[in-house]
Formats: sequence, C-alpha cells, structure tokens
Amino acid sequence: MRRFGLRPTRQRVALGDLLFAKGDRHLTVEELHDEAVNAGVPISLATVYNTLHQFTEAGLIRVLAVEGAKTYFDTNVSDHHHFFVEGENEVLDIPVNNLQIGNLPEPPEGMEIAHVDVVIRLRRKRG
Amino acid sequence: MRRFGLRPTRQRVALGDLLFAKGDRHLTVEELHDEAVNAGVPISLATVYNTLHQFTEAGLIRVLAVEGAKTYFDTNVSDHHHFFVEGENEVLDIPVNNLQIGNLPEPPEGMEIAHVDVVIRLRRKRG
DNA sequence: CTGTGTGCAAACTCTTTGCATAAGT
DNA sequence: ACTTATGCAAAGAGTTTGCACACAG
Repeated sequence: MRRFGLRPTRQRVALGDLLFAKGDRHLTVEELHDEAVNAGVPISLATVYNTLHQFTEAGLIRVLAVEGAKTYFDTNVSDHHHFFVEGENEVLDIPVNNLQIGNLPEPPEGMEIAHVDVVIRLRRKRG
Repeated sequence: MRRFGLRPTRQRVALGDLLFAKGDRHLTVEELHDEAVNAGVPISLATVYNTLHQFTEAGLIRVLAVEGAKTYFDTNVSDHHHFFVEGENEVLDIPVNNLQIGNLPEPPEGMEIAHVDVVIRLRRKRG
C-alpha cells in the first residue's frame, strides 16, 4: 500500500481487503460502501469514491466500459472480457482464453492502444 | 418514420435529418441539441432525450458502451467497433473488416448474445 | 506535532418526469 | 376535435468538492 504512495488508513485497508479477498469482482461504489458498512467499517460514500479512484490511478483496479448510469470497478486488471446482461445491469467475466481477437487495427497517428475491452451484451431468451 | 409508429413532427424530422445526413456519427444528446438549435430548429433538451430513446427502440440508432458520464448515440447500427480516446471522450469508428473476433464464448443458460461491442481505448503517446 | 485523509453536506452534471400548451391527423 | 408530442421547470440519480475534525507517522 505504501508502495503506491497511499497512506494505509483504516478505511483504505478495509476497502482493499474487501476488494481483493474474494477473487475477481465487479462492483459499483454503492455496493462496496454497503459491504464495508455491513462489515462494521465506518466509511462515507465520498471516501469510497476517493479511494477507488486512487486505486484506479495506482493500477490496482480498472473502470469497466459498460454504459449506464453507474460506474463499475473491476478488481481484475489483466486482459479479460465481460458479459453484460441488458436490463439487469449485471456484469460477468468471460472465461479466459475463450475469446480470440485478431487483426487489431492501427491506432491513429500519435496514439497507442491502452486497452482492448470486449463487452458481449446478453439478453434473456424469451421462452 | 410512420413505419415505426412515430408521428413525424417537426422536431423528430429535424433530428432525423441531422443524424443521418452526414454518414456515421457519434453524438451526445447535448451535441445534437446544439446542432438542432444552430440549424434554427427550436427544440428542448428533454425532447432530444425522448426522441433519441424512441429512435433507439425503433432500432435506428444505438447507444455506445463507453464509460463516462455522458451517453453516446451511434447512427451506425451495423456491426462495427470503436476507438475511444481516454481523457478526451472522443469516439472514432474502427475501419470495418480490420478486426476479427473468434471463438465467441457460449452465453450462460437462458441467455443469448444481443451484440458484441469492442472498444479499443487509446491514449496519446507522450513524446 | 504536522500533514494527509475522512466525513458531511452541499454543489454539480446528466437524465427523467409531470403537466399545461401546442402541433399533427 | 381528438390524440400525441413538446417545453419548461422541477425532481432524481450518481458523483464530486470544500472545509472542519480526526488519525497516521
């Protein structure tokens, strides 16, 4: 934690624990805030926002590119992709190595590729 | 327009003209509103929102899956993908046929794939 | 002790909604 | 005329910010 220039306060450590204890997770700020409060850690929404942004800048987590009101954070920073269930705002990991992407286009002049996000949007079959 | 159960009002026709006159476009609600007003079409923001959602339901346009505060609408409904310039909130089309996706994963039970979105996030090279 | 982080509440941005007025058929 | 869309302003949701107090080093 110190490694990233962040002072390990009670709240930051608690959020870190919650985030990384259970493997890969996709969370909104509100979900994480609820979890922390339920775990008996007093913390404000604003601090969750601040902390998640600091973690993002430090490269510990990522912001997911799904449209919709809320921002999703992903604790898995490695290259992998997502299902997104329409209408339910649910995010699922796509099992790794299943998806192949070929022939990446050249980025425009002066740009480089930061990340490739694939989102497979799902809808519930009507039966 | 009538074909989609939409009454062709002055505002809706004007928005349709703006959207589809210039080929593929990626627009926020505010940009389109500004364009309409500049074109001398009196229209309110709320109507632009309403109309774009109606167009989306009718399948005329799509919502883009880019994270960030604003919603982007895309006038190109066919399968194609996007560059997204970080920090500048700019969306660019990826030239078609450049990108290949293979080995799509099976969707979970009871789900079907609605759409595959690929977003290649770009950052400006620092020189 | 000193400096940074936290919490609260208020501010902000984007989007949606309710209701009276206006426009389309 | 009758129905549906529009415009306005206010409400709503999610996120950010400013400032006093508290905690880590």
